[in-house]
Amino acid sequence: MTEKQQEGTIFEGLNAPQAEAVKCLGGPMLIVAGAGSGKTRVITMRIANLIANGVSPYGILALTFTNKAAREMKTRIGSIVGSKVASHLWMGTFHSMFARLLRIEAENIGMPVTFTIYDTQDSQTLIKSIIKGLGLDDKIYKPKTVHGMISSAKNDLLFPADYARDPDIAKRDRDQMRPRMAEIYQMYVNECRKAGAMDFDDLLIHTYTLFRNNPECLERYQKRFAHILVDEYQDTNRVQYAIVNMLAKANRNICVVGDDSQSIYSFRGARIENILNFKKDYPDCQVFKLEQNYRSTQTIVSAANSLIAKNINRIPKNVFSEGEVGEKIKIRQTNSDIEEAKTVVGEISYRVRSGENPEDIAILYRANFQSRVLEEALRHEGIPYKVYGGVTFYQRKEIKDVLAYLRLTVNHSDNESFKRVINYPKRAIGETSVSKLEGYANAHGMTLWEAASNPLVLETAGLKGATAQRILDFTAMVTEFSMQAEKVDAATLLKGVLDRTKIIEDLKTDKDSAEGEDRIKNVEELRNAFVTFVDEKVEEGGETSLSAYLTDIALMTDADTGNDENCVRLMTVHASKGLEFSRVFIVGLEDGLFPGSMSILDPVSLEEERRLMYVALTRAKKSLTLTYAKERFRNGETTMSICSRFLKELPEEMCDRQGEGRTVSISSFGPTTRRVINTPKPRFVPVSSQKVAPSAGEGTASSTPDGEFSVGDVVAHERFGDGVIESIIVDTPQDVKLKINFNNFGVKLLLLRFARIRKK
DNA sequence: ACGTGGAAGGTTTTT
DNA sequence: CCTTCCACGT
Repeated sequence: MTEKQQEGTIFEGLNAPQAEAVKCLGGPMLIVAGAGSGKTRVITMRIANLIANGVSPYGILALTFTNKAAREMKTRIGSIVGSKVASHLWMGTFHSMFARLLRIEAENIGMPVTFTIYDTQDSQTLIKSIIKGLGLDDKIYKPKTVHGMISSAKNDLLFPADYARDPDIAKRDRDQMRPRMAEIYQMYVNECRKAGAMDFDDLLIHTYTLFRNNPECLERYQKRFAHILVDEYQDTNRVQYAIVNMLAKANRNICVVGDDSQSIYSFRGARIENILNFKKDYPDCQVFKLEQNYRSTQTIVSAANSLIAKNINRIPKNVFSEGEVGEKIKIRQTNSDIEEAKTVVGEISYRVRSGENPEDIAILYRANFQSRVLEEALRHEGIPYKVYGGVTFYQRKEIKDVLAYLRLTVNHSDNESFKRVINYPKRAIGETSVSKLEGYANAHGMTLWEAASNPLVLETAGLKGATAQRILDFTAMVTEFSMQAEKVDAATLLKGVLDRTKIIEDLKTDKDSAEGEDRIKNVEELRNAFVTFVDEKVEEGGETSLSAYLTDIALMTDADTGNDENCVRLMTVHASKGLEFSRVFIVGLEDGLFPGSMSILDPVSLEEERRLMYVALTRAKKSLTLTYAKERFRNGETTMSICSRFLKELPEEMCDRQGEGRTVSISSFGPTTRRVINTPKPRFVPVSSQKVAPSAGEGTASSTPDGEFSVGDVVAHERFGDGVIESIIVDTPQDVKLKINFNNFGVKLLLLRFARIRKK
């Protein structure tokens, strides 16, 4: 392709602000990209343009939100500049790009090149054993909570020493009855290092410390990455921010792209401030605003706009669509989650039968557990579907077991993998033996492997005779795997491991159950994946080492696996970020679910929920259907709920509301129609007066309408402990808030109908 | 050492 | 509802 032709391809069909952004070859840039504004196109074309202007692809670091997005963009860039050239780009998620970098620089951070990546489950098991080792109660030090706290500390660049030193944190931990958090954090970090392992957060933390402690190394990468692009900048956290800005410091060719209205990851440390303050960080930056939405109908865009307008903290922008007005947004009430599923699937079935592609349809929900009823309904109707998220393929027990062998093969220090497979399949090395081994190893600063592979150590640890021999046989076997790994490719090695360990045979013992059958199939599928991996890598000359593949696997999400098949897509709203579908169904729009009950209390997280809703709405190109159920089955019990406050924030004239509390058919599609019998009053008032002021009509009272609680009462809350009711605020009789001053948690505003409190 | 059954406990969102 | 934990029997 000649340069002229390239130019033509690159700028063809771009609107003015898009073209401006693509044309810009350097300096700090902020691209504020509204939903559906062709952001991906701008990024890909800008990179193509940089290359066309002589920038080496080696010198471009592009950080995206998913690996799949990166792969697609790379392909598109490749089609312009040539796939060989594009293959040299460093383009992928923060986690995978820095995992790659850390493998190269492993020596400089004192980690083995074959370091293991611990997933959430590995981290939590490790934390659990630390807690047990300290003799602490894991009901108070819940591994999940502790891990969450460590993770947020890391994302906030709080190292164990900082953590231990911080008086506010110490106070918080003491108040939460967890005074030894700092100690656990430190031990966890030590254990990971000893095991040659990194958790997800460490991939960022170690990159940060590498650059901070090693100016020579930082300088090398500053020189190398002449251009840095960060997509979804609104969802970067402190470490990511720090790394990007360190790298960009020398050249200042930093281009960040994002939309503050779509910041939805604060629970994992994302700071919307990063994008809001970019102009302060780089006062000379150029700002590009992409405001024309090419994805959705005018109705969808304006409905989403009026929803997000309820948020206060925003970069002002005017997203608009010049597409057709389109159909109204359908809002449907159903009696139960099952009926909701039938309604949605009924319409999908109708659409598919009239020739629409299942893959153009998505069902979005707030939480993964909601997929079950939908799956059942879809299966019942015989509609092909694919669920994204939840337990992914690589998290399945049987897969993790097999992978643990491989992880241990490349990294003998990986204690979590060691414990996972030392007695799997059963080889008569029981719990007592393992804890003897572990006790000895911990006391002497050894890894489990070091202890297990040395006959003398086994003897001193009190492991003798047949048991000791079985342990030695195990380490000898894995050592053989390691030697094989030097000679053969990953797929062949895997086959050897499966044969030798007899894992498949073991799985066959409970083949009778459908589940057992699935497990065997999954392992077979894993083998296929390895074969494909080897073929692909050999073809494109990529990194074929087993540890590189294990890294890929560890950082793989569901979105990255199989984009194939013509299926209806089911996923959480979080997982839908960056995607688009002709028809979108959003289910479970109930207060307490979406927005979630955790967020209702607090205005800041409520704004994030609203952004999440905004993301959900703006996934749709042509049609949107929003549903809620009056009762829902959850954790073995049925709960009643009212419709989401977000539904009230959508402009009346853009909505088609049927069956909301009236005696009409709920669904206009298919045979699933049922009747609402005698529903008492609409819980939800579909009038335009709803548009504003959620707090209209607010008043205080001395006691709750039902008379159960009064101001001054001492109450006990499940989570917050004891407190005193300071005031009672009555919006409507269904909407009563209690202002409670808790002894240990301060003043909280709780909704009466959700608050789990009792009088003392 | 290991399988079993019953009880208890847990629920957002993800790299 | 589903997973995990513990006590008990073999």
